[in-house]
Amino acid sequence: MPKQMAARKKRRVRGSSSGRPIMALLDLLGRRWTLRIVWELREQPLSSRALRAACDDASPTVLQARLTDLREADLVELVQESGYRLTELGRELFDQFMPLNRFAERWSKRPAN
Amino acid sequence: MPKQMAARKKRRVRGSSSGRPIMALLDLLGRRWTLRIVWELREQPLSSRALRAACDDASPTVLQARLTDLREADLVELVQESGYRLTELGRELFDQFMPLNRFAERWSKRPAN
DNA sequence: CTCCTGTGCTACAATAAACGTAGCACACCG
DNA sequence: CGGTGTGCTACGTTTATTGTAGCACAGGAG
Repeated sequence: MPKQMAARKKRRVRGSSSGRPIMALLDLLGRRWTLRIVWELREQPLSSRALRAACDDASPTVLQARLTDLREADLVELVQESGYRLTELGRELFDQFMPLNRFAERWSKRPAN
Repeated sequence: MPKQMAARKKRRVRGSSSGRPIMALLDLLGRRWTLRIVWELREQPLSSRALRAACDDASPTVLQARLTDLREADLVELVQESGYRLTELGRELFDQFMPLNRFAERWSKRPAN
């Protein structure tokens, strides 16, 4: 058993013990690349390398770590002959973020700063 | 000028040069504690120390950094005699996340894993 | 069979970010 | 004056992320 796996296994989602699921979710989504991955998988499944390319060639180390997190959270799944894709639950989550796109447009056009 | 400030000044939001505002926004929200801060400010303004308490006593170093980020993004503002609070833009952002609470409840009740 | 390509995934050293503790300067109020 | 609260920073340690390289495996072509 690789030691990296053992280390990850012991890691819990922060706030998961607080009884406030929103905290656990915010912590998961607050890890780097997590939101981005969900975003990039919105249209079609992507292979691990295609996903990496979509994410500005982020380090495969983090991507694999995040994919593991997301798979354990049942938001992403790995399908043979197809690659990584959002689960039904993951798609529901993404649907919450859809409006974020339009918000981002307005936000980027805010006057000066 | 403190060197920490100089370092922060040079920092850009990742993806902000890609012409895709959503990337910049996802990057900003993907930094640790950012989503949590927005969440904790949803009801009323909080002083810097009250906010820290609300965020499980996170290190003031990161919180200040995030507050600076959020203030530069016009999502949070510091008001005299009142503390940190969401701007109008920040509130719009939060409104996108409201449904996330209900989603988090369902998500936490998913069968095994 | 061998060679080539693509997959998911990992090792490992280097860098950057986050943490924890302590403390500053300032303001207010007794 | 002393006490308390504010926003905010220094700094040494720990943790997370990065970048480069590479593994084992599974097809397909020659």
